Amino acid sequence: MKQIRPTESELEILGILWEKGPSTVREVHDILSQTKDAGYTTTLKLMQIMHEKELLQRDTSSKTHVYTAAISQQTTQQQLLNKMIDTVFGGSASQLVMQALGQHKSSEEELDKIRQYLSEMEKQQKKNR
Amino acid sequence: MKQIRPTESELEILGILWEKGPSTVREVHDILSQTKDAGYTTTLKLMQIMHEKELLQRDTSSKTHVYTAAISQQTTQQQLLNKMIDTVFGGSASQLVMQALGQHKSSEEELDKIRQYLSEMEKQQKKNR
DNA sequence: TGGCATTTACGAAAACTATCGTACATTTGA
DNA sequence: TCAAATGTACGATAGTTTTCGTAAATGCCA
Repeated sequence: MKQIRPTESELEILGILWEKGPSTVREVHDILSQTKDAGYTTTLKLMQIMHEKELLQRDTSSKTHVYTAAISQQTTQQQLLNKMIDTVFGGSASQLVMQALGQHKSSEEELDKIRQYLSEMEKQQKKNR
Repeated sequence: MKQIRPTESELEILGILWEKGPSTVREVHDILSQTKDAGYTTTLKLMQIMHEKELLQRDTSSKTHVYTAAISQQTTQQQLLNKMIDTVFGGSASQLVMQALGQHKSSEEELDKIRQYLSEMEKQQKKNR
């Protein structure tokens, strides 16, 4: 599989596009500048480069270009997770899971989802015996 | 809290030191070069810079210096996780957890640990009502 | 002891990332 | 219509990261 290596800034932009869907530079920049301090042309340039790298697609049919994430959130998540598990968690996924549950205090609802998910996995496993 | 931002290469080195404990440049480099293609002096330089940044400590009492990670694995894990949850998982820790459990196929033993962990959290929660 | 192997120190280049100024094009509305 | 506002293109620069060559120091052992 092709390994993608978005930078920190690129991930911020991807995150916005994943959440908001297709957006203009202006829209992305407005959100970005709430937490970050950079000029408009900086965001523009970043997104243009991301387009060259094929991290973003764009529609240039109207004057104001519209950008879309060209790599899926799921795939990106998985690749970053795998790398993180390997380098920072010594290869143990469960170690990562427990660390994640520990601090970032999840809501009761979230914990329920995880329990459901676990018992679902359990069922599958029995079936495959 | 002081935010640390190890680079990708730095994380690889930290990972080795966390696992192996105090090590020489040679030891780190030998492991690193199994998966990566870089010269010995590159690894040396990296570790020297990491020492300047206070990511590593070193013992220079013998000719061959011995390096140790100066930041804890736990703290680093937590900071990287939090950032990742925010930017890549839209703020949802459970989303990350499920994605992690999904692919990186955990052993039955690992899943058990997680279940135990969850029911432990449950108990705590009831207590606090 | 003297020379080889290993290691550190250091500088510099290469590669990549982030930032912005400026020029030019397009749209809009007074 | 035409000036202001908005957008894109593009080059330049500064900063950071990664890479490595070379020189000097140190240790080992034949």
